[in-house]
Amino acid sequence: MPELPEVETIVRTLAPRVLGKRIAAWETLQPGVPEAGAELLPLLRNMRITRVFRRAKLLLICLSADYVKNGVNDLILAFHFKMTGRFFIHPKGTAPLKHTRLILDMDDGGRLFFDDARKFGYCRVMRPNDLKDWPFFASLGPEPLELSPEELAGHLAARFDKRGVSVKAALLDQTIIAGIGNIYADESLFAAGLAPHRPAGTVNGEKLLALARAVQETLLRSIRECGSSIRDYRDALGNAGAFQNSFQVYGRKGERCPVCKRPLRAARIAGRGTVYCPRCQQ
DNA sequence: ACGAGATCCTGTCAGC
DNA sequence: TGCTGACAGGATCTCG
Repeated sequence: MPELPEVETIVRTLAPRVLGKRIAAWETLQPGVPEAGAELLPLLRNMRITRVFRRAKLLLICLSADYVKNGVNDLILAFHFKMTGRFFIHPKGTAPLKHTRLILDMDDGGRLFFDDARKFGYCRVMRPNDLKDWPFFASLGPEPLELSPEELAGHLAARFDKRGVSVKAALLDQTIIAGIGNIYADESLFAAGLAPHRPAGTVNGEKLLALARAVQETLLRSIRECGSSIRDYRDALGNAGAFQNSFQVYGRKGERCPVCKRPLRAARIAGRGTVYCPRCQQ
């Protein structure tokens, strides 16, 4: 399930392979793809990929035309991978896979596949102004790695204040902080020694700073290890990540806490499977 | 206004 | 062996 570190890894493996390339052709293989901007797809032909970047869990690809066509000079492709979305670079001539939803052919013959078995993911074709007007994009909270620990703690303090919702639900709320999903919420809460069901509004002071540091360190460590591969995730070149080998609690229900050796407990919090240590996390 | 729960989807796995 | 049901979860929607 690509979260911030996984999407970041896809960007890092994708960018050097596609920057400067032109789109030679495009092909959609399922209805509803893209979910927005289908009428802009024909304009992609001959556009050059000028930038590949990440915002929250979104992969964004910027393209520019050599001249204005139909009043459009620049387009942005936005991909959200949700649970099982993938983004691959395949060699020339590769046939669509079972779950391929969109193919972009580049002028060097490389084929970009957007695959998604569970169909939760989506892509959108947008003009630059469409991106700004997209409510989901506009509502996203700050990037956790673009703030200092103190700034992040201060931001969380303001957003957690008087909130009765669990601290885990607050971490998953993309309008509070962008890019965290179930894996990194559980791992960060364990690292910070915070119980996931604790009301967000009761977390403050040193605990909040510890949480900010835990979020940043967990995300950075995962990025260094090219993300977590549970079952579906791969980077743009098909490689698995390694951070799943460093999980302290996620997916380890019933196993022993790495710190106090007592059994880890599972619960359903914020509608998500949650694993934590009832002794180490208060 | 806020929070909880249902919903979308399909591959995988446990249990019988 | 083959079937059934539970489960995975990001974001959105509905309901209380």
